[in-house]
Amino acid sequence: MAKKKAKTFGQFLREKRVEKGFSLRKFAELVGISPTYLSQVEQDNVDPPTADRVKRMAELLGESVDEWTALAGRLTEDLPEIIREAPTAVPDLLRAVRGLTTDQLRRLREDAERMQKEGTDEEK
Amino acid sequence: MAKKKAKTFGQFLREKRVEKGFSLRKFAELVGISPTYLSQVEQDNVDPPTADRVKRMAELLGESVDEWTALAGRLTEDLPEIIREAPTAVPDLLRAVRGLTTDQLRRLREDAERMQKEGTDEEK
DNA sequence: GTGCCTGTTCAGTAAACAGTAAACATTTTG
DNA sequence: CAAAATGTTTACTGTTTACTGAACAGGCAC
Repeated sequence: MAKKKAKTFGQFLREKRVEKGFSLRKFAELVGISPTYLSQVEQDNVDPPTADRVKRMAELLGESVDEWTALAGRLTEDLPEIIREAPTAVPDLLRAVRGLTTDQLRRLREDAERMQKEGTDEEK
Repeated sequence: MAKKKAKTFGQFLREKRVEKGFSLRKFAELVGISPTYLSQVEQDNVDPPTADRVKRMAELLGESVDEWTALAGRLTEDLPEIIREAPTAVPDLLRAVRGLTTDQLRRLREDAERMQKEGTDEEK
């Protein structure tokens, strides 16, 4: 099994932007940042942008928002809310799933979806 | 069923600190912050402290670190890592569990723990 | 060869964050 | 009543974050 290359956010961004045929200035304009800044980001000379800009970038390039956000060292914005809505049970769950495979995580998600369908609880 | 009072971080902190008999100055010293700042925090005149200070406070007062951290509008520090380790599967799971009851979340956690025991995957 | 693209570099900045020091008024203790 | 301890207010401060503007070098088009 080939090891995944641990590319940086900047490297990934440049690769995909060029692939899609955007010039640096053009793409910067679409995202709503200065070309200067985009250049620095792609060279990893500065930290990746905020979560919302990363999201716009991923969307413009047809990439996974969650993956790019993680690569940027940030969190997609709905996740903190979800955690805070159940401030002990969700963290406990997260710690319990640490290290599980993608398949195992998918099975848990399916269980969760099933629970949703069964009603929030038994409704009498 | 009585509705839980939506106390602020500051109100909670003051309540528990006084309950344990710490003076403001004494407690500030234990936490490693200035009395000035602690006073402001307890009056909600400023944002709650960083996650690590919130953690110290909760520990000193025998309260739940996760709950207090959430109340402070922050995230316990290990959670972002856990999410980024599986940057699509874990966010997907989180969105799927949103709105589940504490009991349902507990059942999922137990499933997860069982999966851990069964080995990370079948190991041939 | 001068215009016009390309990306890059340097220097700087506005706003937010996470606090602190000093002085103060009030209550408690000896 | 004097001393000590309580919490509060005002006015800052240093640091980090997330960027921007101006100027510049190199390639390509005509």
